[in-house]
Amino acid sequence: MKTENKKSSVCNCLNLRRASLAITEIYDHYLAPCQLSVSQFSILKHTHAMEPVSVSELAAEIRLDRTTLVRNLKPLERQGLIHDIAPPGTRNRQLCLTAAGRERIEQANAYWELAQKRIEAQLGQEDTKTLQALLLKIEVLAP
Amino acid sequence: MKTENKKSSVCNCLNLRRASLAITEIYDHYLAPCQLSVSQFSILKHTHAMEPVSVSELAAEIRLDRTTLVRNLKPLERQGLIHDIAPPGTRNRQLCLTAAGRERIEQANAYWELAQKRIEAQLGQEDTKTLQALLLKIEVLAP
DNA sequence: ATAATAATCGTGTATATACACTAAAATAAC
DNA sequence: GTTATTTTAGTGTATATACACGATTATTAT
Repeated sequence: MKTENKKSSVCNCLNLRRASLAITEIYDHYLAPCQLSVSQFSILKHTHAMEPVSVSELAAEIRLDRTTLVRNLKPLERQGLIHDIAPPGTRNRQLCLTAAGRERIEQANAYWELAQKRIEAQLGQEDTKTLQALLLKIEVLAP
Repeated sequence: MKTENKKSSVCNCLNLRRASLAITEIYDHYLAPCQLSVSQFSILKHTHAMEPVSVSELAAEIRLDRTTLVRNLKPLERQGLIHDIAPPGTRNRQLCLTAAGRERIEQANAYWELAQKRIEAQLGQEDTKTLQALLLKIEVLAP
């Protein structure tokens, strides 16, 4: 990922994928001290905002495939950051943060803000908004 | 991936990742008749343009992690679309398309163009360019 | 020519992603 | 209350992604 002379491809998809990998790399590095990827951080944040929440609801809100989320939850449960308080024998999971999970978010938030500022400093307020609007336009296209 | 009421997150990274997943889904569906993902199509196209090419060169051009590319090449080699013509005992691989690979690109190109047009029809010429420029700005930030 | 250095490549491991499929629970119809 | 339907969840499989590490080839210095 260390090539110079970067230039756009003609492929809109490839350009977006490259930018996504790049920004993910940036956020991941900022969050590394907390041992969280940006994807994991996102799951924690959304869980925090919606708890207790089912897998399906959470997936819909994050806009991840449900089965992807099922796998992504595993490391977070293993680390004791998220747990399920649904009584056994029921189908709806009720995912909640643990105390450790809440602590971790607190720490990670500070690093996340640094990453946010880094990006916005680079793009400027105006371009950041423009980008956001364009990305949403694309997202809406997906089935 | 079928949520309505989509709205932007405050997180620039998440927004980009969502858009990337969405556009990848779109291109993948367009390319499905050719049994290629957009990622695989991209590898084929770049190989075609650079052959014979080493793994490192190719990774740098596509801007994928080299070890990621090593794995991604496997299915394409298995399908007989790409092969390595480097003499045994040497270190530099010389990746080339096979005849089947060239054929496949030809087919896939038509579908890819449909996807391109779909996106550009939705965004318009102007916004497409704007988006491209902003994405490049982000890509350049990565280490 | 040999030793030191650099470039190139692959694997182990872990997470991320999604489609096809199955299974179980919850709800609705009757 | 039982049956039918819908909702919810998980697994098998395959690709995608990248870091840490090791190994081999190529190049450079001496």
